[in-house]
Amino acid sequence: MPRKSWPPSKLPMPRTILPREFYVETPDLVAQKLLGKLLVRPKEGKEARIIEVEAYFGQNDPASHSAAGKTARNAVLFGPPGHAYVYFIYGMYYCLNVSCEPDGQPGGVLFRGVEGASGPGRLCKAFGITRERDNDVDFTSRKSSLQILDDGFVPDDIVVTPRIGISKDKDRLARYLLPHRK
DNA sequence: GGAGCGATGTCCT
DNA sequence: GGACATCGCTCCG
Repeated sequence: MPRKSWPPSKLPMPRTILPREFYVETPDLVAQKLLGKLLVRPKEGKEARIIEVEAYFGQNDPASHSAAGKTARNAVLFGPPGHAYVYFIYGMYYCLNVSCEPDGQPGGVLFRGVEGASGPGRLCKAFGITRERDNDVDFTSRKSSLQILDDGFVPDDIVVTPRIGISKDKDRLARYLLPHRK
């Protein structure tokens, strides 16, 4: 019988900003670790739990924006880990990622959903995220306008499926989500 | 409820 | 010029 993940006890757990080291790993590992963490806009009092993500690898991943090499648009993916990569898509939506892997190596995780906003475009709309405002923001800084916090939540289960909306490498299992709560 | 499709800007071949 | 890591609106059953 599965138990509720939180609270495991009555004791509150301090909220901490995820450090740079959290992101110095392959995108699939970072993606899974991000599930259950909190996406926060501190100044605007917006926050929501991350419930759906996708991993995009730097190499050997034709579906990734970094597959064709570094350009002005995707430069953040090649930079230091823990930074926001925001791109504009389909003429009307933004999508939010976080860079992974050591500085110089491409790779990232796409945020596909938080509680209350399902879908990468709607997530960005809910948080007011745009490329102009938020591209290259450092998620790990106390001063940043976007942060990712750990409040101690630990998921019971992680569901793995192929990624959504791509045309290449459709079968790769790189989408991770938390099962719907009862 | 599910398939189909138009909107619409930017990037890269 | 075509593709695109999307969404919401039609239409059809």
